[in-house]
Amino acid sequence: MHPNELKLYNTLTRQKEPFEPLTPPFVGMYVCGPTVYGDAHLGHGRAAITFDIVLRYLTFLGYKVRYVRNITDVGHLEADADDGEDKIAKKAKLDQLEPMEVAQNYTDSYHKDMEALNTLKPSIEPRATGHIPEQIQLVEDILAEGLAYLVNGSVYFDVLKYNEKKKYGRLSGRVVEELISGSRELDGQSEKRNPIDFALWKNASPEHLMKWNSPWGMGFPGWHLECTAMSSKYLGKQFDIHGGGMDLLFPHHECEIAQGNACNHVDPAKYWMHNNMITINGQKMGKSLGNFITLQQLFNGDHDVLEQAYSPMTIRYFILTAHYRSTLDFSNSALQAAQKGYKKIVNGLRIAKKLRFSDEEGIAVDQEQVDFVKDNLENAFRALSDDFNTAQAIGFLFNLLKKINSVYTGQLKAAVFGQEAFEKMLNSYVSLVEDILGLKEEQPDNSLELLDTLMGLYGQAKQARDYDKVDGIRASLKGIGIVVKDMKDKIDWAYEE
RNA sequence: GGUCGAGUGGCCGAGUGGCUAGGCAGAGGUCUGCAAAACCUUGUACAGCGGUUCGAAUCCGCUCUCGACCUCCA
Repeated sequence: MHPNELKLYNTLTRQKEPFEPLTPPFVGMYVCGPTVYGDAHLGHGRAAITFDIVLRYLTFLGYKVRYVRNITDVGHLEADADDGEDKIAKKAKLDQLEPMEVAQNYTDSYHKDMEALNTLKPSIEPRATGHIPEQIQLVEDILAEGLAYLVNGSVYFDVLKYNEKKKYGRLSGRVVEELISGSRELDGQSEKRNPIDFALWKNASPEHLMKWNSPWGMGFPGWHLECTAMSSKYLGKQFDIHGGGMDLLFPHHECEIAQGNACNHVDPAKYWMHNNMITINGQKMGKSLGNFITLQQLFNGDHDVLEQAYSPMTIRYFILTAHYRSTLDFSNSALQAAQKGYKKIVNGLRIAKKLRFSDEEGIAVDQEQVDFVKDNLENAFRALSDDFNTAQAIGFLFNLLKKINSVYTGQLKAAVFGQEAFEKMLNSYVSLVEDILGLKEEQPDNSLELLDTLMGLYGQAKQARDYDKVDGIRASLKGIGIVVKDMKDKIDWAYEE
């Protein structure tokens, strides 16, 4: 276990708390996954990357993490109660497709995008449609507790009754009375006893495509139920971390807490973590606003607001340069800056992997340099342990990178660090960048052998002072995105920024 | 309207009672056949007005501006 004590911000208590798993070294983490009726956008990327960092860092610290992220393939209810149509079914009709085919399509593309972003796969990725019996059982349990009621084949959670026993609204900081007075009830045709009650099971109309038989007739589960069903099935009635986007805080997560308490008599999760939104021109990027950019569009530059394509690793780096609880504003200039920063980090990765310590006569270890390495490494880990502050950690990483580059170009001798500190710096740099931040080299299809040959020719030409040839090779390499680096006593290449 | 949050230098973005964040862009320099890369130097930043304090960008109050949730949403 790493000496730094991990602290994380718990939305439930609104403060940073020391992380103490319920049953160490095991950690159960549930994160709300995508609703697969559309392409994944930048926001999905942020959520996945945020909790990918949590997973990676917890793993690095020695925890055994079971990471469950669901696929919502049932689709959620439409907003209006008079139109209880399932989104997946609606889209399917438009496309003249089988709902499960739509879900499969978007599940596949989601997986593709997540892989491109280098997020690790969840331990379990359950689907809502695969857990209908579990959800029905939950409804029965809540009914048996007397905290739900049946109307016309639909079952609703009785928030007021629940609130008598256990406060509803603890997570989102809402008060039931205010919720009721503040809720806009539509023309009184609701069958709910109270506007703030939410559906556990919805009666399906005949034309509704996705529906299942239940003790209450043909219908489909309410949209908060699947997470309760699947998290408790795979992680237990109470587990360590529940994650998701801030937009899910209310009502989704609030309802999960109510459902969990109603049937299991315990808060489902000890720590609730929420990543903030991505904004575009200062406004939230989201479905309802229609202003979102899909990950595929980012990767190939195919969108009006995009001046260019941005690679998956650029996106990942961009997301990591902000703290996960801050909003992050999208802009071309920000992405372009991220692209350069990423290249710098990843070129450093190559260098750190091949640099070797070499002692030199007459060069003493400089304690100041040794301390510099130690301090920056400690600070980087401290930042990560402080509620996963990747932005700050990256700052310290750049400080170390300067030293690594200096040694590499011969501007600084490795000997001043002493072998131990030097190798620790290199190893830790690689581990931080690759294992914890999950940043890796792109352009895997470059033929390295050809590159070596060309670099050999380049070196020869340079030695012969045949500068026309030198410039020629340099130009042709630039054509394939490779920049030649001439240094005092060697030559090398790097990916163009 | 209710609840919550945010305003940091040209841009992005950490931080948070006294100690250089960092990246990108700009300027100057070292190196170099020339470049590039790398490195070094370089920024009167913390929305406004009050208050607390030896000291505030950081705490408190007010004002302004912006956003999120309350409805599907990462």
